[in-house]
Amino acid sequence: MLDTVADRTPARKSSERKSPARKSSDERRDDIVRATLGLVARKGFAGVTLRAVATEVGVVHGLIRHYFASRDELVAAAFDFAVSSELESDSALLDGLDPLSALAGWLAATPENHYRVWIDAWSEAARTPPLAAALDRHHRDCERILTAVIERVVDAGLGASADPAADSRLLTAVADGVAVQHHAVGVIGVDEANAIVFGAAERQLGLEAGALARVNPVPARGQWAESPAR
Amino acid sequence: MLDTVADRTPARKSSERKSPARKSSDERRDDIVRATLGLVARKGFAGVTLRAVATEVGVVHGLIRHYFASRDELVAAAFDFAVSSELESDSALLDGLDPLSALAGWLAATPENHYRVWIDAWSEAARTPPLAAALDRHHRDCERILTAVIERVVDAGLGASADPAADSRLLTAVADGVAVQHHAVGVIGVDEANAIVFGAAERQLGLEAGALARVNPVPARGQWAESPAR
DNA sequence: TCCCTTGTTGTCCAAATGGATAACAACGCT
DNA sequence: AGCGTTGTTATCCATTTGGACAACAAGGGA
Repeated sequence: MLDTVADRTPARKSSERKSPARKSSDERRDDIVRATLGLVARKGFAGVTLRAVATEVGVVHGLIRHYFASRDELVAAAFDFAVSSELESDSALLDGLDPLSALAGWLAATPENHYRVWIDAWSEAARTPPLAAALDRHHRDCERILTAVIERVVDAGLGASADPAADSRLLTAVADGVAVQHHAVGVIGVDEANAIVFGAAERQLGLEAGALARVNPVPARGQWAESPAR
Repeated sequence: MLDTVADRTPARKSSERKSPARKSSDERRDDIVRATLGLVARKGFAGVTLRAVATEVGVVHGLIRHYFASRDELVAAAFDFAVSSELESDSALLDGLDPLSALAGWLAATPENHYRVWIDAWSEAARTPPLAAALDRHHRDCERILTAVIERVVDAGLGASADPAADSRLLTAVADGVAVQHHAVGVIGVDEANAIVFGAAERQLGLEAGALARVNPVPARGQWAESPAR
């Protein structure tokens, strides 16, 4: 049991080295984050294992530790990246639309993968402090964006809101709750999910019934995590 | 490595046997389910380990396997027990109240522990089929109960609903979403959580503003999992 | 060209987990 | 009182996981 230390010396033959594939720090870091995100989307946070991520990237699990101090940090970074990029693209998308289309676009059902990540994050955040911090931050971002959209609707004279921020929180709650019923429980379909959220928004902002359902369908938001290989 | 089998024979001195504490099958099974539930409430489904459950019950982890074929089965049984007993007691409680109090009571924020279990279940169900089945079942139960409460409100002439079942789904979504914002994200407090849900219900059912917030406070629902010892 | 930085690998480890099994001891039945 | 049933313990095992570390090699700067 004591002499096993002597065996530690790696027996390496320089001839059988893998293809170097040495990448720049930033590039590799990006690979890792994306691979992690893919794993989260497909298997949930529980599926994020240093080895699983490493396999997906095509490196050894030790390398992950070279970039992220711990698994928790990696998970938080991946969630952060996911939501940041999603919010950024959504926000840009919404700016180019008329107020009602923007509202409908924001409230419409998200692609399958996305909400599963959120649901897993809600659960995991209770045990992963850095994830909880990221979650809090992004939830506030979401609320801010929706508040701005509501204000645009009000400013355009299309609807009314006594307290846009409060209405934003209500509609966010509806959207989240509907997403749970659709994605996690499966008791309602995507059409009914949208109908519920749109109906709540129309009622809350004093829009005429069906106003949101009638707007031009917004371009579908992309999927991350195109299940690379495997 | 081969002769280790010989060592397997347990060296036991009958003098140092623990206190027998032999319980009936049903009683012990109940202990295990309750302990599991406590663990889920305090540490999430991820915290449910055969050894952790065994420690809590005060037995050896092998015994758990004597009662439940696998960890997944245990988890599903615990969730099933939790929600069943909760729905049963809530349902009985609500029957004794006037319609508005019943509605307020159902919609009011749940004790901390309870919703954490639901949130974890939403996440874990994607990977645990028996849990997904239980989740679906109980979500429909909840919808049924809330629908009945809404119908009582309508029948009493206190409010209006074109489609009680649809309104039930909406309010369930609001309650779930608000619970997420309160329990998982922490961006709103319990008072605001209740205000949002009550407001949505009042608006949806045509009640006067504040009608639900004014009703007598319903008796708080109990906590399961009184963190036994530890 | 030498050398230092750093991306990368291979390997080892301790801990935890789900599961399996033999021995054992209460308990109920006849 | 004897005996089979079964609740219960004590181990053992294979596997997985996060982490640690020494060795190595591809660059890049002087």
